[in-house]
Amino acid sequence: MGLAEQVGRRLKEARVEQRLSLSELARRSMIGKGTLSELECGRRNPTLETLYALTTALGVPLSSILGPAKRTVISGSAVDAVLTERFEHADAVTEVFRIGIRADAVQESAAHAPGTQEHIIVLRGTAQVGAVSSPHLVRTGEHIQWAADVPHLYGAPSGDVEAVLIVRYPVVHP
Amino acid sequence: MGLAEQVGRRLKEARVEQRLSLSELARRSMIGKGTLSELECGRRNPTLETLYALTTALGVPLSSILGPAKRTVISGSAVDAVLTERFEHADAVTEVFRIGIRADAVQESAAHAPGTQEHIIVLRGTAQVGAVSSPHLVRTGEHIQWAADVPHLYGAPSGDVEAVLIVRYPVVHP
DNA sequence: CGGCTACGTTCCATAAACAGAACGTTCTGA
DNA sequence: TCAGAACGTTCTGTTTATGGAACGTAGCCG
Repeated sequence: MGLAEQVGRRLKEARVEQRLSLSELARRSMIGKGTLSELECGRRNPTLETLYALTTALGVPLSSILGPAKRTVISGSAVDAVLTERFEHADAVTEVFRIGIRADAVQESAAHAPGTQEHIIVLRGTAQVGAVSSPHLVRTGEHIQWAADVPHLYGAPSGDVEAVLIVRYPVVHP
Repeated sequence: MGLAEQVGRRLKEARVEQRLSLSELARRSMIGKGTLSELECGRRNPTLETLYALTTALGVPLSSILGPAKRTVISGSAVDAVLTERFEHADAVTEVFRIGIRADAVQESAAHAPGTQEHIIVLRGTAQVGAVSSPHLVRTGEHIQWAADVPHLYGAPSGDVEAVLIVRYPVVHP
């Protein structure tokens, strides 16, 4: 599907979601309704100005109709991770991941930099995580924290798991 | 500054950052170099197709030249919170916030829906959080979890605090 | 110096995006 | 059953974004 078609579809979705008629949105955004009609069908290649007028009238960010933002995805044998946020401080970096662990799978991770700590908050299912030598079970809504500068693992012994994983590691200063 | 000017400036920044000449980028993206020249000066109102060709040739996401994405910001007397992620499951909603707590300030929060749990992982400073009746100190890199269906507070008794706050509340089914 | 190349800007004809009018359809109330 | 309104699509003339050519400038080597 072409880019114009995707944008048109998302525009229409956003409009319908707000129970606005095509004519009403055209009025509010000061866009010709013929223009809007063809836009929603993906038959036009809109200008930035037009898109801005429409998204402003809809009260949604411009980026929301341009498709999902590109994200860093890390896939392993058992774990899929999406980096959702990254913070840098004077002496440490914190990365927040949204992760999924496949049912009945276990994935080992090598030791990270000295001082690295990981946190997990389980959103769904029961995870088995922590140092290889002493993993723990973490149930829905629970949290666990462990030192990740030794080999550790992520497992889902009883059904798919979704969780938030937070990795925090010290910065080495030159 | 107009939208076209902002986009033009960001386009040029991205191009210069990659040590590309205007002519070279025009070749790679199959865009007329006159077009690109005027775009970078903010003297044109580009079409979606043109923007896409340019950002693809630059290897940057389309959204990166359209300005920072709008974010939900919640500001209180002591706490600023930015919603960075939101997950909906069958029976619970999870919201991930990036929060800052101002030094020597304390903010109380009313009780949330029954069953609501909050987690904090402190990235910098020392926070004082938890139920009003029994707040705890949480140092850099530490985590705490508490039931947020009673009045609770967020404080920074010794310097500014930055943290990740995760709020998890049950969904009521109709 | 003089040819050569690459750069960024300006000019131009064309294609297309635009606003608004005209149109056909559906619904509603008198 | 008909008048009126609102809807989404199609049509039309105008505006403008586009690619490419022409242009002026700055380096670079013989």
